[in-house]
Formats: sequence, structure tokens, C-alpha cells
Amino acid sequence: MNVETAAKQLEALGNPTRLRVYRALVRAGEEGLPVGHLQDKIGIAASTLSHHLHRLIATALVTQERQATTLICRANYPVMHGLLGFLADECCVDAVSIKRDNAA
Amino acid sequence: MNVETAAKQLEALGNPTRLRVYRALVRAGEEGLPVGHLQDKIGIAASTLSHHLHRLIATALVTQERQATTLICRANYPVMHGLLGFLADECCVDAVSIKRDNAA
DNA sequence: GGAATATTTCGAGATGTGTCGAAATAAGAC
DNA sequence: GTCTTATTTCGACACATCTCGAAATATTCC
Repeated sequence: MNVETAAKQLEALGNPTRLRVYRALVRAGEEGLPVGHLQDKIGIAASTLSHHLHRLIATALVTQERQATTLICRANYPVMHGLLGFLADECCVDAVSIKRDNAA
Repeated sequence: MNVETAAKQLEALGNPTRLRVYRALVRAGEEGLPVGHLQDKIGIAASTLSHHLHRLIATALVTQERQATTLICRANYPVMHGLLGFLADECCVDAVSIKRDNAA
């Protein structure tokens, strides 16, 4: 995890709409959520949602899988975990203890 | 910590230059770093650095204290801790264990 | 193949960001 | 008070972002 990658992921989460999308997906868990369902939950134009989803997908924070006509979106936990690890390691080493015991 | 606040802080960190600034401050620890020293480290125009510092200060991620002619910048650990807690609570509850034991 | 549903792509406008250099301000030293 | 150093503010430019509606595409069902 380098600074550029971390910055891109932070930027992706650093928009209220995208953070809401991401949070909804996290809460949906393994099952994920269809795009249309996300749209209902958040209340924005489908095109806008598609735009934001692309940004989340581009940073690997979200994945998509097609099921017939609907696209299921899921939060990519390992990626978020990596980001949290970066922040904890770089920024709050003594305040938060993540990935310190098994750090390389 | 609401979504809007978290998004603002994430956006503040979601820029490579600002993330470098923040990281330098974190590594500097309690002592902090003067603005000029940051400029040398990162290599950008003083006006650009000032702009970025303002954004970090606006989100409370960084604080400043004047010492004679120089301004000392410091990372605001509690704020970052709060952000990590938000992300962990909202997004990776099972993957990272921060602020779960002593959560209110 | 044609209709129906789900989602994306296109085009466009308003607004925000990132960067710089030059000029202005702040604080202290002489 | 003037000079020096440190930092910010101003003005400006190029570029990216956010948002929407309309049109296009993808997938299935009949």
C-alpha cells in the first residue's frame, strides 16, 4: 500500500454520496445489494449512482457480479482492511492497534 | 461522527499531497513540524502548502501553534482516531477491532 | 424477434480543486 | 522604525467532479 493508492481510496470514500453507498453495501454484508436497490435507498439519479459506483470499483473498494438482469454490488472487505491498516500503521501507531502483531 | 463529517475528513486525506503532509506530521509526533520544514520535505510552493494545510485544519485533522515567526503544525491524533473508529464501526466491524471494547 | 426490466453511456452545465507566482501580512531582531 | 524571515492571501488558470436527463446497451421472458 503506497501513498498514491491510499489517497485514491480515501478520495473515493471522501464523498458523502459514495460513503453512503459504501456503508449501505457494508451493512448488506456478503449478500450485497442490487444497483436499483441502492438507488432507492440513497435517492439519486441512476446515472449518478453508476458514476459513483465506478469510482468505488476503480479503487477496488466495491465489486460487482451480474445475476441475470441485475448487478449485485458488494463491499470488498480486504481492501478496506488494507486501507485501515495503512492509516493505523502510518498515522496512529500508538493510538490504534491493528496489524501490529502480525506485521511483516 | 456523522457521514458528512467523516466524508470531509476522508476527502481531506484523499489527496496525495495532503496525505504526505499528514503522514510527515504524524511521524514528527508531539513535537510537530514548522510549515517551512514541511515545504522542504514535500517540495511544493509555499502557497500550495498553505492551501492544503488549511484544508487539513478545517477538518481538525491538523492543528497549528505559533512559535515566534514559525508556525508549528501537528497531527490531531484524537480526530484521526475518531475517523478510524467510524470506519471500523461502520465498515469493517468484524475485520478490525477498534473501540469495540470500550465503546459507549 | 419483440417487449420488458436493469443499468450504463453520452452530453452538458455548474461548481470545486490544485497549482503557481506575486504581493501582503505577522513576528521578531537590530 | 527598518530589515529579515516565515507564512498567508490574492488572482488566475487548467482541469476534475457532481449532477442530471435522454438515449443506448444488456439480459431475460414470451
